[in-house]
Amino acid sequence: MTKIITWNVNSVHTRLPRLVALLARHQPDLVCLQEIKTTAEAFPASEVAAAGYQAVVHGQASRNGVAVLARVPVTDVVRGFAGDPVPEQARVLSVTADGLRVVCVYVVNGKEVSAPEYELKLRWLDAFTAWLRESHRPTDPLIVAGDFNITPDDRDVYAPDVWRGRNLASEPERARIRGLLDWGLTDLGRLNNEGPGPFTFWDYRAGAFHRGWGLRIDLALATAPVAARCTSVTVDRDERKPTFGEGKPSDHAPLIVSLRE
DNA sequence: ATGTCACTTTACAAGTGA
Repeated sequence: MTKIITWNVNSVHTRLPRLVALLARHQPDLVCLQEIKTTAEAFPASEVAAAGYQAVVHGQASRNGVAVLARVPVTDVVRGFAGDPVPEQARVLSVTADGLRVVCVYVVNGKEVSAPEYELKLRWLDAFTAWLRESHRPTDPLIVAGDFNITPDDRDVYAPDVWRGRNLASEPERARIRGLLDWGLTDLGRLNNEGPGPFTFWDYRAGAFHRGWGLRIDLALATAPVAARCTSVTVDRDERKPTFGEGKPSDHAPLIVSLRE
């Protein structure tokens, strides 16, 4: 297992041509997808299989939904997590591949700090962290990858002064990320990269991409044995360009993690 | 910050969530 990609596709149906092209372009061993916005029954499994990948899906109609695509054998599939305050929302999917435990995650967005959704986001993060700590060990080979909907610190925001205290950049959210790191996870995107960025998300509105208004909210967090194997972490920024490939882009770009054998 | 996108409904526009 040498290459893992995480990508919030914002509808796997709409993004299918670009997803198939991504698989051909990067030849990843495993892909974590978020916001597939469909059920397991409706997932385009045959198209993905034609590209050489098995699809493991934790789906939900219309909203949320996560999936793992793998060209290597996958075992011990777990959908969701014990203690989830909103188990009807499909946000977490865990698999084991080539001795590595992979947790694909789509964190609650939170909307804005004054919203009830923000309180849910913090509660959800606490429950997720508690489950992770109870069910895993920091000495195990583990990677938690996905859309965290949190910028870990000011280096992850194009305009920290504008964003300070707001949803995606507020201190309580960032404290939850630090909680995961304190337990024993390393932010692979910050290995040998002091930033700013690289950003992984640009809002569709206001021409954010062309103005450089990006955020780093898609993360790969890993335990020490995995971090020691990490050789590179890159963002496929081209994938966010409206003129790149077939169809429209997602508002997120894929994050590509390479590991030594 | 807001020049969009994808989804749904009782659908040919408007609301929701991101």
